[in-house]
Amino acid sequence: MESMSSSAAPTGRTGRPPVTSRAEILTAARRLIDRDGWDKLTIRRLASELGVGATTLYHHIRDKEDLLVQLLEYHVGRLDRPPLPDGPRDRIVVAAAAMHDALASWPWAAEVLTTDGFVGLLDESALWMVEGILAGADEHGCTPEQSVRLFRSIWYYTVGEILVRAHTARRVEEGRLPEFRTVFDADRVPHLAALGARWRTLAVRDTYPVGLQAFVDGLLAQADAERA
Amino acid sequence: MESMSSSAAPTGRTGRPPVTSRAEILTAARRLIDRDGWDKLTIRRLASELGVGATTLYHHIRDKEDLLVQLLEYHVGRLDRPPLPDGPRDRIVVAAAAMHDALASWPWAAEVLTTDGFVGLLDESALWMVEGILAGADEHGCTPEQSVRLFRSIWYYTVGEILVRAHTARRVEEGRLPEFRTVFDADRVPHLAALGARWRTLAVRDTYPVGLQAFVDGLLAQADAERA
DNA sequence: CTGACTTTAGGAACGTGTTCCGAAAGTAGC
DNA sequence: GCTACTTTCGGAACACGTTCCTAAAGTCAG
Repeated sequence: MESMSSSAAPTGRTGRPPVTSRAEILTAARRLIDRDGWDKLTIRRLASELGVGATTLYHHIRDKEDLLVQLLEYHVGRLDRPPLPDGPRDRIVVAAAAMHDALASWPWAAEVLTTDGFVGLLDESALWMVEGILAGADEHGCTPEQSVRLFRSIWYYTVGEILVRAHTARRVEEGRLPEFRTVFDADRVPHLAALGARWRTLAVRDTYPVGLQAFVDGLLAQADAERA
Repeated sequence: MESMSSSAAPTGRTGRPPVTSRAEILTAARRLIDRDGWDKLTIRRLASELGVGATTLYHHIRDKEDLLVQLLEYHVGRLDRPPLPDGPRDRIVVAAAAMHDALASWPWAAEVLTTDGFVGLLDESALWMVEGILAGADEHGCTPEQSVRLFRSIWYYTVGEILVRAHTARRVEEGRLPEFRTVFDADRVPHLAALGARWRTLAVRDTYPVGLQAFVDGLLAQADAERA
């Protein structure tokens, strides 16, 4: 609100001077999140944090999603970078797992994530995860097409796990997990019926990392076969 | 909540008679969707379709998500069932692809989908997709743990592709696809920089089915190795 | 100084899902 | 018939993201 050093400037700017800016909005959003928590970030709250009308924000940001996209970069940029192992396969797996964890710790994955978005948005200091996957694919001998397909496949797998888990966790937290059937008709769906109630207790925990390794191996083998 | 038959009287019911029921709400929702389209389903619209106050619905459904979960069964149950090929790998791939397509044609995947939800919710006539995957895994020799892990992995991959694609499509339709960077620092992210603008044009179309085959092969190979 | 022009501000309003709470409408016992 | 109890109804209200539209506040030309 203060320190508007524009009175003496001979700028060609015309019109009413802005009372805030996109940069100020982002800073205030980060401050609000760090202080009150992720779920307290609403447009009206953010506006009053800035001492500004809610509508005013919409002259500097397109909508809330636009804001969230910027906050993703802020969040991912602050994460630590683990060392990437040697060997194409392990490098891909570790980089992908880091990407997974980065997204898992971000509440608004569902609102924002697009493959191109993630890759095209982040600052280079945070893109080592994508780079690690591409480097591993290249080291293995993948073509550019195969590398991109590999990344996209990992991306889908990762986003799916993030969203399903986040959604399930939210329902559990709210005590809203419905009691779904665990008894099935053995004639029509025998394998499902054989699993029955065991379904819910089996292999929930390690599905992502174990599946990721199998996925990467399968994709690399497929790439080899394609080039043969 | 139902049939509080404390006495042997013909009607033990007391209190004001309900003006609608959960079943009527679901029927009206389907009618509304079939007539006016998916995006026209709102709580207030649905209530006025029934000639009822909006609040009244909340005495029969928990919230909108509860309603959507029921509608998923309706939608999936109406789909055609393709023949499943022989051989564990192909059967898994075809069944998974059918599951994928079923979800891709359903607008509210992001709001509702949980692994257990999908499996535990559907009627047996619609569970042939899950059964096909489990049958293929079993035929291949997977343990129950491995079968469930395989299904979950495929599920994550599928849900991720559905949501990312739906989200991207929505942004394109609204003309809101931001112009993300396609030029990267060749020193810090050389492989990404080498791809550059080609990123967006490469291998978008066939990522899911091709990746799915590689994924299934990798998971089955991993299961073999585990049991060796 | 005055009037035209340009740019931003933000109150009011809309539609959304959802909750609070008093009113309404039935049954059961006296 | 009256009272108590039980169950459902639904208007009013809330917080949310978002849009419309008018007022405000600056620059610039005369």
